[in-house]
Amino acid sequence: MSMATETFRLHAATPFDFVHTCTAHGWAVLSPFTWDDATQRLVRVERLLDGTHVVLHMRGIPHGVHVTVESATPLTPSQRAACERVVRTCLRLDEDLRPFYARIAEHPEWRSFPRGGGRLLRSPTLFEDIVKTICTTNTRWAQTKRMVQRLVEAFGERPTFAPHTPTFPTPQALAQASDEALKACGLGYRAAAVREIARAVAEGALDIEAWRTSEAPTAELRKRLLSLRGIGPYAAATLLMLIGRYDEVPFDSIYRDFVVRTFFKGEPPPSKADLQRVYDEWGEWKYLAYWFDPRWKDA
DNA sequence: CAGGTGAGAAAAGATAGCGT
DNA sequence: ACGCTATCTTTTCTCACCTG
Repeated sequence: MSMATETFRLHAATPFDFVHTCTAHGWAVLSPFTWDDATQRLVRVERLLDGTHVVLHMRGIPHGVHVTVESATPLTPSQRAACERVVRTCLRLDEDLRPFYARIAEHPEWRSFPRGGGRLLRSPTLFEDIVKTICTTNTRWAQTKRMVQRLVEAFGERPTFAPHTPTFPTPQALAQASDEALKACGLGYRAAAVREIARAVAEGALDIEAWRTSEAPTAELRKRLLSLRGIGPYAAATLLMLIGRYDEVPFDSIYRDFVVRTFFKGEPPPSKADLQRVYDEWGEWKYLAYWFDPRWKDA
């Protein structure tokens, strides 16, 4: 079998920390991403819109990322541009967090926060992020990893030159999947939610990818997310973060425990509203202020 | 005693249903 | 329309209980 390789570098216009971006949350170990901690490299198999399969190997360089692309045949200019777009999207190279950095500069306890940190890795498409987020609900992380792994194994496409590493399934593939096949991936009741969304996207009835660049207010996007079956308040907040809106906080058991420990230690049980309020002063940066709160280390 | 089997419990949010 | 509560759902883990 033949294989072509080429490399390119991409740079962020504002401060950027590759390793921090990859390890800021669990996404880097959800298939088809893999993260090698020893070499600090991120790998991903990707299906480009024209159906081409590529393997992207990413490593950090000053202010950016070095990418090695493997493909069956040499890339055309448009395929190469597509690879660049995927990397820019996943690593949020175009996101400007300088206003957030200005905010944390006012707080001495944030002093050790790395310059260029604060980005959270995401998938090339919002569709993939939605499916993965649904797989995080009502379960624990180990099971989430298994669900996603099995979905990719069962419904992904395998590059001829790398048959052991499938791509993330397309909406079309998941829309056609049978209930039994989806449940065999360990999705349980989530199977119906995933297929419903996959079907709507595949049919063109639901243009979720536009939500990432939408100018709509966060409340409106939240409403749209909540209208999807399988997505409740927690999942909506997580997806807003993945879209790039940080003005909501993911109220789950982890959040509750952390906030009670950190802000209400030894006090009578606070109400949900009290707990939800504690990051209000951070405005549109609430999610990042919570997620990267320096007090996690003390807990 | 090694190796199944099976009932609960635990964990984690989504969601329907009620009151204000 | 908003804020709680109670209920629903699935998978895995735990531990007692059989069985050959």
